[in-house]
Amino acid sequence: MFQTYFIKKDKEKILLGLKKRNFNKISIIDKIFFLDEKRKKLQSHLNKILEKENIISNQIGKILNSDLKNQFEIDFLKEKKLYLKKDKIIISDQLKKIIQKLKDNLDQIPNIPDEKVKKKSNDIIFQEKKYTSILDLEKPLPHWELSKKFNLFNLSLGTKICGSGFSVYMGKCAKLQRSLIQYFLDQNIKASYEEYVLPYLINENSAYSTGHIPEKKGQMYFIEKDNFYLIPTGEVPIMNFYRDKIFSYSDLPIRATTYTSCFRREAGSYGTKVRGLNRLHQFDKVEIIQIASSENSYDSFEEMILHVKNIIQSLKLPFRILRISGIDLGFSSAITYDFEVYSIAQKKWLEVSSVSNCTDFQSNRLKIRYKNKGKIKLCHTLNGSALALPRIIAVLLENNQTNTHINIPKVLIPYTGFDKIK
RNA sequence: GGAGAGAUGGCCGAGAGGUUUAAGGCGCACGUCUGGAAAGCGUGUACACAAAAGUGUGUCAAGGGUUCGAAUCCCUUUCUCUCCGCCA
Repeated sequence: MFQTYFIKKDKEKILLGLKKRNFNKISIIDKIFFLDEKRKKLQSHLNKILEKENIISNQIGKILNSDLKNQFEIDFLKEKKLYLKKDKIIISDQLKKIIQKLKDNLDQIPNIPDEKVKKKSNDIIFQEKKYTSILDLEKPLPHWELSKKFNLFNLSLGTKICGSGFSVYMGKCAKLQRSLIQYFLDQNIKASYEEYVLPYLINENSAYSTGHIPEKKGQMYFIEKDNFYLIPTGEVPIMNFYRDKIFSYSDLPIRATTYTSCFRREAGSYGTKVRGLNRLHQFDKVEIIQIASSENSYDSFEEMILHVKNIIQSLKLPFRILRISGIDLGFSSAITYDFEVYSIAQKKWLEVSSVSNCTDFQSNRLKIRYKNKGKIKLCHTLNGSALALPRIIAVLLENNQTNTHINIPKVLIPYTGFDKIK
């Protein structure tokens, strides 16, 4: 959510940015200006009424404390206040309504895409061509076939326990997942991200603050009895951990990482997209975030991109990095780079990480700020996956298969304790 | 889940209807003193909204209420602590 003064200051820039997103409800901008003017007038009016009320109350106090308790004067003042009270109720009621309307309208405006972001094309900005032809098999098997062969995971068991889109990992595959989590966390910690273990359930306020309500409400599981949502990503609890904080400039950037399960309803998904481990209602992910000053957030962004790149490279997977177009850009993000690994068996690119700079859009709701030379400014927030588990597992299995076994990447062997799955 | 006690600034803590100002301390920042430092001493020290500014308004967990006037009284909710129950 933007602050109105920002929209006023940079109206042209904002209109241009919204165009990139195919955002058509431009009239909202003028509506916001209108409502804001009205809000200011009502606010001033109300303040004046309150001031008068305070003055009268204090006058009464003074009279009662003096030796001459003039009842006539007190009654006169009380009556004067009665009129003010009536006005106050009317004005504050109007003000409340205007503020709510203003907020409803502001909530609808997404973040403005960065200059580099194009309207329609997802530009490939990096491609790792190594490791794309390491298999000499004629017909490499997709991971769901490999699973049958090597007893790796079981989706129908997940369905039995819960429903479709939930999987059960077994034996060495379970350990492979745990090893990857440990490996990712270790890499993140080494890059000075502080690790946290956080709640998987969040309240309404948290979901709103990161922009998942109202924008993505339908994607989240909701527990009615206690008014909790299941986290769709670790970004939500970890960002809310910092909600309402004011950092000093020298504390920034903040780097944090967390491993969580993620829960997504994925309503409307179908077909090969959801085959095997490609898309699940519950999956595991290691998340990284940074909180930066407005001047340095793009350095943080570059740093995160490089970090994720290094991890994927260490697993020796073919991958590419895409700069996401305005139309595909998430609501809170100004710029997003997606990392996709290539599945040789599925002949498909699968997204395993998405690194975004949300600039000050998210921090305005989160009220994460910093103080520099006495001035308080909104921080910039950044988030990314390092990395999402199921698709990494799928591609690791597929790209490292032979006729008789699956090889484990070298960097993981200290974690798994075995070098192949037979 | 039951019973009781609480929630006050960055932190500790007083304030228990009324002198338009939330005391005092700690911490922090600046100044002063010093060869340099510590200790002193002095000054400052929340956030939001409105205004060109002096300033005004709101915020004592949150939301309502009583009152001319609420941090203070009443109601509801949330959270914390203690005891009991249940429990990995």
